[in-house]
Amino acid sequence: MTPAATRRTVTLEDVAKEARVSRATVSRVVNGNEKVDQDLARRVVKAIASTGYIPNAAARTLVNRRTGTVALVMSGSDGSAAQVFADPFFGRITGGVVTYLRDRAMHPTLMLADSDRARRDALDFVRRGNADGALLVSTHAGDPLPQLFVDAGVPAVLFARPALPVPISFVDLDHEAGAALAANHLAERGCRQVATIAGPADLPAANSRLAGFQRAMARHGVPFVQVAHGNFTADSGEQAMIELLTAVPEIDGVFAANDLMAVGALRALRDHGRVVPDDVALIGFDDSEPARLTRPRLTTISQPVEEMAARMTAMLLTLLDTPGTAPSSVVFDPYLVARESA
Amino acid sequence: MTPAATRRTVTLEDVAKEARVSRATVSRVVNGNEKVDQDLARRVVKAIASTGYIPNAAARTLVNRRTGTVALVMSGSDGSAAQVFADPFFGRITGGVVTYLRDRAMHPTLMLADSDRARRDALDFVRRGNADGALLVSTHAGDPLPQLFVDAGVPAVLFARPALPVPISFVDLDHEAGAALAANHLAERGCRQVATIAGPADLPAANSRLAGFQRAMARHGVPFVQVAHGNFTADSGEQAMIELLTAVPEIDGVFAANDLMAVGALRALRDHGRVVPDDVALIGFDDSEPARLTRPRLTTISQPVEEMAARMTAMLLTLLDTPGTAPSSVVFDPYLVARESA
DNA sequence: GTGAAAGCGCTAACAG
DNA sequence: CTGTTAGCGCTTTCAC
Repeated sequence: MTPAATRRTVTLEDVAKEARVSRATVSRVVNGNEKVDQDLARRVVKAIASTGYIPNAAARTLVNRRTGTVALVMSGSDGSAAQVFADPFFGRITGGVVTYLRDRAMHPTLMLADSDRARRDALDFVRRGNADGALLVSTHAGDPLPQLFVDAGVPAVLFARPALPVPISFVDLDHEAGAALAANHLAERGCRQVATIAGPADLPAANSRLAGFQRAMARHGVPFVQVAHGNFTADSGEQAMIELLTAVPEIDGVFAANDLMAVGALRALRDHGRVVPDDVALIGFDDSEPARLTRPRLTTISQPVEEMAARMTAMLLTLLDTPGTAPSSVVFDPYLVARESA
Repeated sequence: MTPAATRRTVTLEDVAKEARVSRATVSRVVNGNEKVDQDLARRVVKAIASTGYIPNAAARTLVNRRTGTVALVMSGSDGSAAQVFADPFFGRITGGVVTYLRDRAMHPTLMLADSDRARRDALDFVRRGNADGALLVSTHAGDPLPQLFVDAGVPAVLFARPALPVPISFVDLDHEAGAALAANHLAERGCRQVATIAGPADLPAANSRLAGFQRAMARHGVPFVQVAHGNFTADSGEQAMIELLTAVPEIDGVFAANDLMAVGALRALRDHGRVVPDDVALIGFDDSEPARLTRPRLTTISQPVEEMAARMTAMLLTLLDTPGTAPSSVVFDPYLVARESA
C-alpha cells in the first residue's frame, strides 16, 4: 500500500487523481449511484482506501439540501431546563426517536425551547438548513412554537395535539379514553369516594385526562370527584394527596394524571397510615419506569411513548420526502396495566 | 415595505442587490464583523428584513469548517438502546450539556454507540464535519470508542476516566472517596454486619466504588464485607439484596453502588420485614431523582452529573479553539447527602 | 459509461 | 471602509 496521505484534508479531487478518473466518477462510486465500469470502480475504491478519503458533509449539503439531521425540540415553560430532562418522558421520547432515525442514517439534534429567544433559535436552526425538519415536543396550551413553524413553512411534526387549531401533523394519545380506563377499574373495585390528582390546567393532555375521568365516573354513578392539581412532579403529587386526604377523609380511590404524581401520592398515603390498595386504590398514568419501582407497584395507564415518538419521526421523514402532503395525525390507544396499587 | 420575496431561496446576493452593496458588505453586516459604514449597514439591515434573508449553514460551514454542533455519544454495551435512555443519568448529562452549549449558540446531536457499526458511524459523523467534536459518555471497561477517536485525531472528551490508558481528556468523579464517605457514615452509625451491592464488574467506576468501600470499612475494623453484584437497575438491586439477606442474616448496613439499585434493595428489605434505617441502614450513590422519591428517602453520595457534563463540554470547546492542547482531566469530589435511609 | 464545467451560498484575502 | 475575486468540496446536467 502507498503510505497514508498526510494532506490536511483529502478531497474527491485527490481520489480522482489517484484513481486516474474524474471527480464525477468518484462521486458516482461513493454514492453507489450510476453504472460505473467495474474496473474503474475497483480503482476508485482502492484509491479511497489508500487516501483515507472522507466525504465532506457541508459540501454535500450545500448541493443536496439535505443534512440527515432533524431537530428534536423540547418545548418547556420558561426556564424549566432541568425539569424537562429529569422527566422520564424525555428519555422515552429520545429513545424512540433515536431508534427510528439510526436505521436511516439520521440523527436528532437536541434543542430546548423555553423562551422566545430559544424558540426563534430552534426555528432558525432548521431554516438555516442545520436540520431538515423538526420534531416538536410541545406541552402547554399557550405554546407558540407550533404556529411559529407552520408560519415559516418549516416541516415539523408535534408530539401531542396542538392546543390551538394549527394545521400541523401530530401524534397523540387518547387521554380521555385512558382516564376512562382508570375510572372503570376503580369503579369495578367498588370505589365510591373517588378523587383525582390532575395535571397543570394549562396542559391540554392533563385536562383531557381530568375530563375523561370525571365523565366516566359519572357514568358509574359517581357524579362528583374531588380534584387537586399538581404539576406532574412527585412532590406536587404528595402535596395534592395530602389536600385530598383532608377534603375526602373516607377516600377509597385515587387517579393520578401521571406516574410521578402517583408516586408522591403513595408516599403521602403511607405517611397517613393508609394501606394501598386495601384502604385506597391508586392508579397512575404513563406506565413509566417509576411505576415499576414503588411498593406496591403502580397500576397505571400505559402510554406507548417510544412507539409514538417513532411514529412521529416516521411522519416527519415522509413529510420531508413528499413536501406537499397535508397534515395528518395519529392517535394511539392507551390500555390499563394492572399491578398492585389498584 | 416591499412585498415579501417569493423566491425559492434568498441569498446574500439578493440582499446585496437590494441594498446596492456587495456581497462582502452584506456578509460583514450579517456577521457583525468589521467596521461598516453606518448608512450602508442600515441599508443592509433593511434589505435583510425586506427579503427575509436567512444565512445558509452549509455554505458557511464549507468555508469556516465549523458547524456549531457537537456529537453527544452515549456508549452502551451492545444493544442496550432502551436502557441507556431510561437511566436518569442520561437526562442529567444531557441537561448539563444542553445548558452549557445553548449560551454559545451550539447544540448537541445525539448518538448511540452500541455496536461496531454504530461506533464507526459516530466517528464518521464528526470526521465528515457534521459536528466539530464529540462528547463521549463511555462506560464499560472494554469500550473501544475512546481509542477510536484518539486514533482518528478527532477532538473528544470523555465522561468517566477511560479504562485503558488512552491519551484523552476526561471528567470523572472520585468514586473511591465517595464510597469511603458511605463506609464512614455506616461505621459511625455502628453498623458492623455490612454488605454492598456492587455494579457490573466490567465498569471501572463500579469497581472503584467497591474497592473504596472495602478499604474504608477495613479501616473501621470491618475487614470483610459481603458483596453481591447488580447491573445498576432497580430490579437487579432487589435481587442482590435478597441474596445478601440470606448470606448475612444479621445484616445492619448496606451500600448500593447507585440509587436505582438502592431503590430495589429498599423493596426487598421491606418485603422481608426489615425496617430502614432502624434494622438496616442503606446508602445509595448518585443523588439522582429516585433517591428523593422513596420512603424513607435515600441517604446517598452526591455525584454532580450536570456540573460534570457542563465541564466536559467546556473542555471540548477549549480543545476546539486550541487544537494542540494536551489532554487534561478534572476529577470531581462527591459528598454525602444525609436523608432518612441511613 | 465518462469527463468537463457550472454552480450550491458563503467568507476571506487583496486591492483600491 | 468597500468591492472584486477566489475558492471551500461536492453533485449534476450535458456533451462526447
